[in-house]
Amino acid sequence: MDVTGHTQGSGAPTQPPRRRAGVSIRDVARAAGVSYQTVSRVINESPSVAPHTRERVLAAVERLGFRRSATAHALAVGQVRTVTVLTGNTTLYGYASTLRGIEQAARATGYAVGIRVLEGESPSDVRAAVQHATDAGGGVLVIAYDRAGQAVWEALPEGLPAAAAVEAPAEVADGGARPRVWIDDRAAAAEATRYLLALGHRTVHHVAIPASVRGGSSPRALGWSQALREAGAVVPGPAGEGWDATDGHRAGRELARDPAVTAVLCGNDDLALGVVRAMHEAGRSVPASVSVMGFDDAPHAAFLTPALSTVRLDFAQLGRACFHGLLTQLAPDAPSEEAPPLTATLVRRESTAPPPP
Amino acid sequence: MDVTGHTQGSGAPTQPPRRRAGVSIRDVARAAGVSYQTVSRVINESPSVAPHTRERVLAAVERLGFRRSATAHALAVGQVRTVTVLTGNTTLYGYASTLRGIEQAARATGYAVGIRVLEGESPSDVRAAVQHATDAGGGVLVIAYDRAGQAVWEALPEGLPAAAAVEAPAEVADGGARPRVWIDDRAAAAEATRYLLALGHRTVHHVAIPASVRGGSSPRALGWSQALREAGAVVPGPAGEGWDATDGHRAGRELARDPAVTAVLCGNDDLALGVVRAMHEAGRSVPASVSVMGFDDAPHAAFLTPALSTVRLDFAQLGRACFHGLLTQLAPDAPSEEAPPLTATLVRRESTAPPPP
DNA sequence: CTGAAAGCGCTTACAG
DNA sequence: CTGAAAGCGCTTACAG
Repeated sequence: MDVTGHTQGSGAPTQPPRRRAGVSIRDVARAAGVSYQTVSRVINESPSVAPHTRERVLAAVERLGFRRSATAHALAVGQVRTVTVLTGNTTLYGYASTLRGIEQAARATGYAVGIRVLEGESPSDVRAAVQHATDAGGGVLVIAYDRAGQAVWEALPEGLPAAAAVEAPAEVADGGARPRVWIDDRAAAAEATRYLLALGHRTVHHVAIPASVRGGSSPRALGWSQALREAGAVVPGPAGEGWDATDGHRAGRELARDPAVTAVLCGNDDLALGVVRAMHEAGRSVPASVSVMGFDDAPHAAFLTPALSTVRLDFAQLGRACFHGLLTQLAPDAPSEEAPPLTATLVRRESTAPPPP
Repeated sequence: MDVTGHTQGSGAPTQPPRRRAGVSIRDVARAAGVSYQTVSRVINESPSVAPHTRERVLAAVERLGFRRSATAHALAVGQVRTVTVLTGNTTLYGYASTLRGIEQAARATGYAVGIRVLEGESPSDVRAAVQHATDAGGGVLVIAYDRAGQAVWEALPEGLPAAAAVEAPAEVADGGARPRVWIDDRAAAAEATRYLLALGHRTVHHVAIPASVRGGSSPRALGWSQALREAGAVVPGPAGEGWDATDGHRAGRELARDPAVTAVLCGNDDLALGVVRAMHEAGRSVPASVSVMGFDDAPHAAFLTPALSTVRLDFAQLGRACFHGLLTQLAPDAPSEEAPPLTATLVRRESTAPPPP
């Protein structure tokens, strides 16, 4: 079947208006019988305007449907109420949820949000992204869960208001000039690993998400190996890495071959989905023969069969916190939100169980 | 387990620069020994500039690191190279993919993209969204897959350059003033229904996504019932509706009770996920006892067990087409893309089979 | 409390 | 080919 779609309209292209049809501050002034400066005062809620005058102006504003030009305002004050988010991805669960949190917080605060996805991590890609963000004029938010994000975060020019959602704090303190927010993935992964160990598994294998620093390991992988070491269990070699179910499936195929593998902790739920599928194809049942655990608690995790045990992360909250980190720079006197703690919660469902006898 | 997260930085809030630190057109002019108008010509690639002059200016631009202020430019020309997308959701597969397509196309064309999610469909919500979009200054793109989207699409003021990705063309021709793009969901759903019927099912049940028009049916539901009618099969009553797995699960629980139900076509893959899960819980195996089919072919569909039969829709392409529909209004002389056809493809996997004997 | 002036950084006719 | 002037729509001191 191949059903084709459609495009309609644009028959008579609406004339691209050279000038905004809008009514300006001067039109309002004329209508209200005052100078346009007074109009400016009124719309900026200056206290020094006679009540009577204010009302006349407001009435004119209403009647004429005046809307202040955001760009003229921005040019005059030298700042725009905009944040632009730089991210390597918009559809993976963690990224999409963080973005959602940012957008929510921004909207609630009256900020517009721009979005730009990163093409890669090459110097020219990074330069283009930084330039775009700078051009936009407002603050910058980077979702730095991967190398591309990390690269632009580091390349941001000094003085540019910015904040980031990161995988983990940099190993080396970087002066802490700019706000960064994160969830303690590492501790969460260690906890998940301990949970699996407590179930009776001799060790736990790990399919990782790529690290955001070249040559490093993801904090989740770090927490996993650390927990293993602390428990005196052997730390298996890497079992593949990636972001999506296809990557998980590939890793799972390898893992399925080794009967010694009885538990695998995945760097995210999509990876886990692929691993579970591979196990199924190899005739190894989950959790009877192998336990598989995810990370993130994406919306579908609870509905899989077996329902996926995982670690729930509140990315939307992380996104909101990130926005507020930026807001303190953009508007130092804005009421700063009391940030709720960013928590990670172990969710036990059906995909994990004691190892086969 | 409750691992808390962190916020760091912002110790010494970088002084919010009242004025852009940047170098202006006049700085460049001074450095190059020309008037600033000439600089303007050079950066706008005006043909009437002496080669020698151009080079001097370009050198100064380079040396000083000049970047033209987007907002000043916008104010002067009365237009910004920005599109803002209005959408009711950013995380559901269809929406997120459409958004991705839009962003890609916009980035490739040098347009910035703003995003604003719709709070609801009440008059005040609609007004706020429209106002925001208007304020932004550029063109508007609405993802009108739901009622909120449809409502703002209809509320857009005349003269505002806009385009939409819709579920289906309006029943009534609306003059076709503005470009709209869509995939023929209805035909695709009919095809899927016929496929199920051809497998031997006496009829097919349907768990729908909400219609984008009040009191109407989604095109997918329309295609389904039409195919049933044409085949002379009975058209079952509604089996619930919604967007996500939770909704699908609820509908699936009802459906599972009725032994006459042997095939269910879902309005999207998340719904199907929930239905499959409900069937599993009720002890009805898929596809031996019931066939269930999704819609969209989201990334996880292929990795479920059983792998989900579905209809693949190219939302990213739809998003790109939508952007180009807007572009023809924003920049009438831009090279208009040859739009590849928007196709829907039936994907047969493991969740569908002939009915039990 | 309110007006007149200057400026934000750029573009667009208009002269020359 | 290049400069001087005016303007985009608003804000910000400065007078009064």
